[in-house]
Amino acid sequence: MVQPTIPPYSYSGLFRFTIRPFNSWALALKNASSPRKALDLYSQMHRRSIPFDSFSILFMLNSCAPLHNSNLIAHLHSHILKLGFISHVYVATSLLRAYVLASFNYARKLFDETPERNVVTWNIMITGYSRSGDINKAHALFEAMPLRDVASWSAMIAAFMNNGKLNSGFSCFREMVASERYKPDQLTVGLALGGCAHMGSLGLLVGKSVHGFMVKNGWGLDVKIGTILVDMYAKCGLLKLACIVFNLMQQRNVMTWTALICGFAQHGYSEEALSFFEAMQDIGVRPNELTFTGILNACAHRGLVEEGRKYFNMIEQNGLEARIQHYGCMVDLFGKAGLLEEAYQLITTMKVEPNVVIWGSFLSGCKEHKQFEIAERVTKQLLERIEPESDAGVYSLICDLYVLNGKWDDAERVRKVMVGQNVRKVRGSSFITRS
DNA sequence: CGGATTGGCG
Repeated sequence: MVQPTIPPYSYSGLFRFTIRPFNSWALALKNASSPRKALDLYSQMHRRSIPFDSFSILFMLNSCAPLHNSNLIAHLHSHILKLGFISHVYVATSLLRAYVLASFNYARKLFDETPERNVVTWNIMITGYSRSGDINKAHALFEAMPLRDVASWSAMIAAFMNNGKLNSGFSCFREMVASERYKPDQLTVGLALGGCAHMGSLGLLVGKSVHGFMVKNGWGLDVKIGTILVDMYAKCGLLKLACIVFNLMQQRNVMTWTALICGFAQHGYSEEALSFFEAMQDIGVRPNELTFTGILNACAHRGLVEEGRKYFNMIEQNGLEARIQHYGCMVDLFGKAGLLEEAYQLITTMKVEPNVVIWGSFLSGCKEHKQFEIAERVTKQLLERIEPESDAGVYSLICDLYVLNGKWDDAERVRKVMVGQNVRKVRGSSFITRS
């Protein structure tokens, strides 16, 4: 007997028989290059009285979700209610996700008030609790949900990993494998291996067993899987194994090369990283933004100023945009080389707003090379702009610089602000123990 | 003619 195929609109009788003329505006919203552009289209649709269908409102939600603007989402929410699309499962889940990103309290309210929950909504809420740092609530939700799928497990593993509970993340992964009801996919395994990269030698142990799982289940070394493995081994410092996996792969893409390059750069093998980069270009693989981060890191590590300049210029030559990390590497490189004027020039002319990382490397360059004049030039405006409680490192750098320069009064003044705000310098740790 | 929700990013 022939089974009837369930039409995609069968979840709600409301939409099954509605006549839906093709809406090219929806496509435009989907392909909107930026949230700004999407908003522009949205208001144009209002002005020209273009009717909204479920697609246009859905794409609108997705395009604007990265803005994290709860007012905007609330506006779209009321529009959705007005159109009656709140009973549309896809629209409703997208709305929930947008709320999770913008304002988790609203999302929680919406979730609590909506009786129609499904796996996807539960999964979204797990991520929501994870993002707000409430790992216990996330886990409770995971335990309480009536039905799970691979995404639920991934969400839970990611929640543990992102909240520094690496061991719990691994046990969750093991539990998933042991249950034999759910098969980890590339994303799940990627999460597990990503956690390994932050655990040093212990991570390597787990990583190898995850690798074993992949082999046992007959996962071939395709580009994605191979790249994940290269990345894990490289990050753990097992560069030889990273190379072995790399060589075993039949096909490689930019990310494969980038994983190798970043790994070597990160562990101080700058020359190797640079020669991999040349080899990559020789066979015609175009670098991306992350590749350049690795390369510039390699240069900063060895103090290769000339090469650094050359590679930095190559970013735009490759049709890419210099990101804040690239500027950070350059400031670090210039700062370590004592070229503080050049570093300052770069900071003032760069297209993105400098962050504390940038100012931090700049000031430590000043400290190392005793360049107090130029440090003082930026300190004054910097003190007005940054928050003492969030940028403790920069504050103590400023303090150090004043002390080294013999400006005790200024040092005392900055110190008082720090004490008043109860600023403590966060100590570095080789183990992730974020709480 | 045609399009669609979740898990994670460096």
